[in-house]
Amino acid sequence: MLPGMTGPICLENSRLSREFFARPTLEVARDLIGRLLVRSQGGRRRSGIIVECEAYVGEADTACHASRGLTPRTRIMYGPPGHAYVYFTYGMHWMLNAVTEPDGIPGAVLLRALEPVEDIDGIRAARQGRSDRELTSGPARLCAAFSIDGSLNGTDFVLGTDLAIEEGRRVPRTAIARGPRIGIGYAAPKDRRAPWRFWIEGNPFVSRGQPPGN
DNA sequence: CAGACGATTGCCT
DNA sequence: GGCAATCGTCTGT
Repeated sequence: MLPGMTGPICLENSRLSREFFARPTLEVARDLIGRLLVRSQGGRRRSGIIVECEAYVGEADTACHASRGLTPRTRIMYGPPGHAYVYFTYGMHWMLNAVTEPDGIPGAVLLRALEPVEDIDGIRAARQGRSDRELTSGPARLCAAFSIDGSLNGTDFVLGTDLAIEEGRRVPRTAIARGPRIGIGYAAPKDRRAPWRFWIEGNPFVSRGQPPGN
């Protein structure tokens, strides 16, 4: 158990359903806080509690990749809910999203930080030289820690074998903070200001990014 | 087809 | 605190 862990986890192996993801993106984002992301590989499970995420809400959201419409990259976001949208950025980093909304309507939740739970040694091995705090406290860090790359783009969280999101830990509504999203200075002011980032207040594994100014 | 830039990170001063 | 890394995606010619 890592220092800073905030509570027990119910490992009942119950995956979230298709219907969970087929809802408005903001509701899904808020409800993903406290859930368990599971990466299965070679018969082993690496997992972590989702402690920070952000909603990207369709074509009208200028921070969302879907604001430029349906392209080869955004195809998965337009598809059925409950699938992984994995994309490459800054020439070196992978990002993991969960697709939301009914089939045909684009939306996704970016997973920004996890609290490591299962196979912490495997996670450390994938993040050599990093402190425990730095293992999964950022969207690219958690992908590196869980060996997630473009080969997992489009895989299914509900029925797939590589990735799953399970029930995890119940987090009281009052423990969830919200505020502007990080790293979207390119977006319109209304979208820069929108409080669509969610995190567990005080959790030590939340990322250190700074939200954009107005 | 050239050019700009990114839902970030880690190293440096 | 500043800034380089590094390449896929998208835009406009």
